[in-house]
Amino acid sequence: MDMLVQNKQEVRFRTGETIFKQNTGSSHIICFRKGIAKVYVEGDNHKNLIVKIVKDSDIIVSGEILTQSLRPFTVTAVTDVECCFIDSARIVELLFSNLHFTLAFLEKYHQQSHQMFNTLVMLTQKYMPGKVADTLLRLKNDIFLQNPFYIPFSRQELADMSAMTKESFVRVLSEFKDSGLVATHGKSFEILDEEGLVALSRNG
Amino acid sequence: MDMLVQNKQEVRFRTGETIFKQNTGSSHIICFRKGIAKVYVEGDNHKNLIVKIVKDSDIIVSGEILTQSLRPFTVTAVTDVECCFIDSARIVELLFSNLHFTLAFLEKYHQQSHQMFNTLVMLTQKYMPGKVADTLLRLKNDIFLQNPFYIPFSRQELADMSAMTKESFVRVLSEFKDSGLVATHGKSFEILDEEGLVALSRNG
DNA sequence: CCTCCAAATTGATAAATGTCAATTATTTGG
DNA sequence: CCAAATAATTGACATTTATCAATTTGGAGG
Repeated sequence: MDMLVQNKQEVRFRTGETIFKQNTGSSHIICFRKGIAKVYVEGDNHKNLIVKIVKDSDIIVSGEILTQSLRPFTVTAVTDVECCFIDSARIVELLFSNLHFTLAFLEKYHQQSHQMFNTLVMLTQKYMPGKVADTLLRLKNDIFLQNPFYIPFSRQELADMSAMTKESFVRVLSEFKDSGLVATHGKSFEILDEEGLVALSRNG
Repeated sequence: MDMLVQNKQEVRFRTGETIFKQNTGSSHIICFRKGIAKVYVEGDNHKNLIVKIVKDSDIIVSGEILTQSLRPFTVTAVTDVECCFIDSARIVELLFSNLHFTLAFLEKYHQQSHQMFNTLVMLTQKYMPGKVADTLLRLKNDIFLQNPFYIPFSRQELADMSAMTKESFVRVLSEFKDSGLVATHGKSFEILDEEGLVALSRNG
């Protein structure tokens, strides 16, 4: 651990800055201290798919440390972000020397891919109301952890998390407001009927 | 390695048999010797999503070895299958004792999730012709490795790989045949214009 | 070789989603 | 505080995809 801390580089990014870019080689692991970032895939047709939201104490790990392959996603700061870059050579050293670290690393990596797996399966199997419900629940329960909550995301970004167009997202959101499931003003959201959203999410 | 081989259990499955079931605890890694199996997620609404095709020399690794969580997918034999079950306790022992093994394991795991990641992103970003083109190319280039090739899958299963209904899959396939992109009779497929399919896959 | 059953295909139609344009907030910079 | 730019919302419509029903094909078992 000491070794890690000694070799970290602290970096700050402002809202909108790219932390790193799809198809770039990566020699570092990124450890988030503060702020929110989005991990997304840039499609050919100007469609982005946000696969993960990162916040403090999250880590961007990918096996690329070992295999030298390119990262298949871009990471961009959604708010101002503070994070550490840790040289992957250090990680490899630790993998070689510290078994507890190796296991923790594997576990973290597994958690990440498991979560991404669930997200993406969800996105291929549900209709729009299910996807919107899911996105809203995830924001409340996994990211912001409070009920009236403020999101730094645009509607376009919410749509990119749900694999649909912003217009469709807004339309479904309006229906949810009419049905009394959620309330919003601007970027403040409040979940009014979590049961109802969960039910929608299950049915598709 | 000796340790692994000593502790393996050889198992055979017949076409259609379940190798293991979604939401089951798993204490073993499975190593495929012969035959083809499908890894899929069973949705609520009777919709299955095939996330991966497994063949000889593939391994079903998941981080569950360490974390005791449940596997989020089912694996079923598509042809007769021979495989080995390896106790995960052995894997953990090896992780502790053999660094080369640890790295190889991480790399394998990374390869797997990377591939699944690409598949699922593809499925959320393309229209039907792109998805069908992609599925056909993947079958030829990643699974069967020859050009006129025979697939043990039903049309329903091909559709489940492409996240669409069997009717839609068949319809798109018919168009491809009319355009001279592919030829099929029954379960034999031949890619006639790979360029054309690649182009379709890119455009969506 | 025939029969029966399941799979595959096709067609007609409905539902879901995306696109484009117009309008209404909302934010930003001076 | 205002103007201009940007984001959000709504509507009309086109496209894509799913659903349901009908028909055809192909294969297994007698």
